[in-house]
Amino acid sequence: MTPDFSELKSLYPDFEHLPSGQQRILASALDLFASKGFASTSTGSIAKCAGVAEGLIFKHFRSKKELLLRLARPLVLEIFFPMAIQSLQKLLERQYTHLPDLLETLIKERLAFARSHHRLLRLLTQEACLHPELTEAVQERFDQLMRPMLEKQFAYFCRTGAIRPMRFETFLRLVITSTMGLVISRELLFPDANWNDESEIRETVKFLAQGLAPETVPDATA
Amino acid sequence: MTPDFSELKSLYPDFEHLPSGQQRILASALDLFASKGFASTSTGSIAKCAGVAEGLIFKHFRSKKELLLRLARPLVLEIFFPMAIQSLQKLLERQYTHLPDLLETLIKERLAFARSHHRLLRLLTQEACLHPELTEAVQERFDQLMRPMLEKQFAYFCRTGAIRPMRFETFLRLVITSTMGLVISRELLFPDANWNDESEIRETVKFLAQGLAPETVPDATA
Amino acid sequence: MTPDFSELKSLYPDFEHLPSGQQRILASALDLFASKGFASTSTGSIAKCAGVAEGLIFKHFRSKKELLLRLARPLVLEIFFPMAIQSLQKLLERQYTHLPDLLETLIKERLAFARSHHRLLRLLTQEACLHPELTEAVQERFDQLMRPMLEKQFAYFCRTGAIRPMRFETFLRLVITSTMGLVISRELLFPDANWNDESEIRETVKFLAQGLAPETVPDATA
Amino acid sequence: MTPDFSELKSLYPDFEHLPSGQQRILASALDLFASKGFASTSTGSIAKCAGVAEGLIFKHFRSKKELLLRLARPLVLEIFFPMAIQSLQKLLERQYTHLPDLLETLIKERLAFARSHHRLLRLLTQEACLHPELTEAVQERFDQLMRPMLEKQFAYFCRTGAIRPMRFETFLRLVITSTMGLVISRELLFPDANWNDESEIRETVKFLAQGLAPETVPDATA
DNA sequence: CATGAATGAGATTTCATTCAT
DNA sequence: AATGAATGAAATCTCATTCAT
Repeated sequence: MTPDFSELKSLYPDFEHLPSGQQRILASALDLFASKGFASTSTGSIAKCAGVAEGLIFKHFRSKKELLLRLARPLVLEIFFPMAIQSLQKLLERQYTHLPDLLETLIKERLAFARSHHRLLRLLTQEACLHPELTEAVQERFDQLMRPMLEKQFAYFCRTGAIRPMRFETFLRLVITSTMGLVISRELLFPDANWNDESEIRETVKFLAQGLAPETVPDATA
Repeated sequence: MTPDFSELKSLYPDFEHLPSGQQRILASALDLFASKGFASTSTGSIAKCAGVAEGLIFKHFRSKKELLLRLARPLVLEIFFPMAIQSLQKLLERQYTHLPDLLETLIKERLAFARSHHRLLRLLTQEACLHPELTEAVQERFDQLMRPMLEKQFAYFCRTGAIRPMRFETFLRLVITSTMGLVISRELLFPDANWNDESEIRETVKFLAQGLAPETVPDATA
Repeated sequence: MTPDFSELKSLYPDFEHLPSGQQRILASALDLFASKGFASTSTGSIAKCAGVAEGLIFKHFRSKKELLLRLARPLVLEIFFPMAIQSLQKLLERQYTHLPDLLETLIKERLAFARSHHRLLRLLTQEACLHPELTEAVQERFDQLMRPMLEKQFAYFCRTGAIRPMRFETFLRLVITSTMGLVISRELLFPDANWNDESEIRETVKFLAQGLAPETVPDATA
Repeated sequence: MTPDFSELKSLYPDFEHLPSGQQRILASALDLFASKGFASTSTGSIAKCAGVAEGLIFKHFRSKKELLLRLARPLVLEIFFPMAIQSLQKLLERQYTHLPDLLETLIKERLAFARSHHRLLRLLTQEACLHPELTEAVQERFDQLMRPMLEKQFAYFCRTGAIRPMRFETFLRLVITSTMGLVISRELLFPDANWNDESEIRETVKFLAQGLAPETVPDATA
């Protein structure tokens, strides 16, 4: 019933300067939206969980939907994305010469990010397709900011022969799928299984690197 | 507004013997739950879409939640799963000697299945984590029915050297992740992009086969 | 959930010749009306308890209200009352010379009657004031049939000096009140207390006889 | 349609400090529950009678049933009972030496109380057995608070010879029965008959006093 | 006689939102 | 900034009743 502020403190730069009611409302909403879904969370339950009057929600946010957007969209666009980009940029600025290094850094970073933004991730995976406003700017930004960097890396590794010729979109799909597959299995689906993270990451990196590599293996069955 | 019966007819063995009101309700509910989500679909809209009195819903299903469960759980447990198993069994009965053959059959079958049960798939991906009752028996059945078959194949390909030594769970995760990654991208996320299915399947099979293979490639970066 | 037929068998002369569905409906309705009240008993629950289709109720009874009336009014007017009158008539035909004898017979008869028609009594005490139709003919019949008999007895005992001068209505009220007070305490309010019936009846008779007697007692406090 | 606040104002100590909507809801509910019974009173009709939105009922009371309990239970336990006790205490503190005085005071007090709490009385007699929660604490409180006082008086009058030897429970039953018999006849069953209250009270007191007295009367039939 | 699908009105309850304080 | 009473629309669910079989 008492909300958890940690996630928001780390995401909103000036979260601590917001009036305390608003802080509590945002934190409670994140909690409840993530665990029960947006549509099955009532403003009443948010208020109760936040320990404020229900009316206060509508002083700060014009509607429940706006609360969702003001809660999640900045996180997605301003915070989630930039952070991802920042770290990726560092990652991708130096041209990796060894593909597995790139992959490992990528996976570890995503996994760490997901771990500290558990509820936000859950919220997004659940609500993204029902509320396209949440993510509508993502594609565009992705195309502007990340795609060029990734394309450059992709081109480089194609040239070096680390990646066999394929469409860039296919490459993206395979990398994202495998990365998110690990993240989601680890953090959302089976967080309580006993994972050997080091080993899983190593295997996934190897899997990706080999999977993307040219068919140097004469016959995979042999 | 008029619901689509095709999916249910193919999934429920005796769907056509149900009273017509119940048929219409089930079909409408599948439509609406899949497109707008369970929580944002009102029983009123289901009734209107089905062309029946709202009360009839509660004659046949004690509550909205029970409608969801009676709609989706049998599909998941009795139909979806057995069908998957049937085709997989045929697939896995003959011991494949060539891993890519196995993978290709697997992926094609899953993709075809997803294509013909679009709305059910959507419903499940959206509601599974909010209503654990929907899937709670899946794990158990999977362990009983599919795991042994897959383990046998896994062991075989390990012995032949097509798969490098790894935990069976890791193998499962990588295969499922890549397969479902393709399925979900293709059917749910970007159904309208212009896909070259043949090519994507071929690439994914190659990706998986190589990714799982032993490290015959001395150094993937060269 | 299986209804109890005993009460109705003893009250309806041809109950056993009714179609079995109707029997079961009447018995279930008596059960449920008595235990939960008319308004909070749904026709659905009656049907379930009776093990018949809900529609059958409306084949036999035009409405739920009619079921109540057809169930209870004959019991009140044709059965309850005549039986009461019959036994009272026997009781009152012979002019009692000893007031306590009259009172004792009266009380015992009422108590026995209440005991074998527990649920009917409960039903009537609960629904009488909300459904005046149930009892509207009672007053009239009482005035026609019983009042004269009782008035004769009252007049007699007034003359003999067993009853002090008072209004006949007051006499009635005191007798009925004390009699029903015992019946209701015994059968409805505290049926599970350990009663010594013989002794309670004796005390009540004495109480009534003395209470109605002339003020031969100079001062009750002494 | 406009509810009557008088009864509640006199029963709830801080009734006037409740928000006006709640006041109106309570008063309307008392009115309607008493006249039509709990089950046949809809929350819609309560709201209309109170002149408030139906939803407000559920802001203040979680359910219709809770409205009943919050309306009636405190009245029964905190108000009705204490008031009864207060007046009885005054009544019983001075040890009566003349039994009829005690009885007369008792009856008059009860009758006055019933007269000013007409609707509450009606509500209780109708709903008590369908909602045991309403009265479940009464027995206990009675045993704690009133029984000792009454036992003392009973013992006293047994000693003085005003009451003949009998079980205390029997005494209680006879007194309560006769008192409530008058109250209920007067206020609930035949409020419109033309009563001579003075005379009825006098007769009832005499009836009780004589009825409880020892068998000084050699033979009640003469 | 009996069934059970279907209805439609209405009951209870929820909920986002407004407003006076 | 915050409260809490109040609203009104809509959601879920109940129920007496009808009707075709």
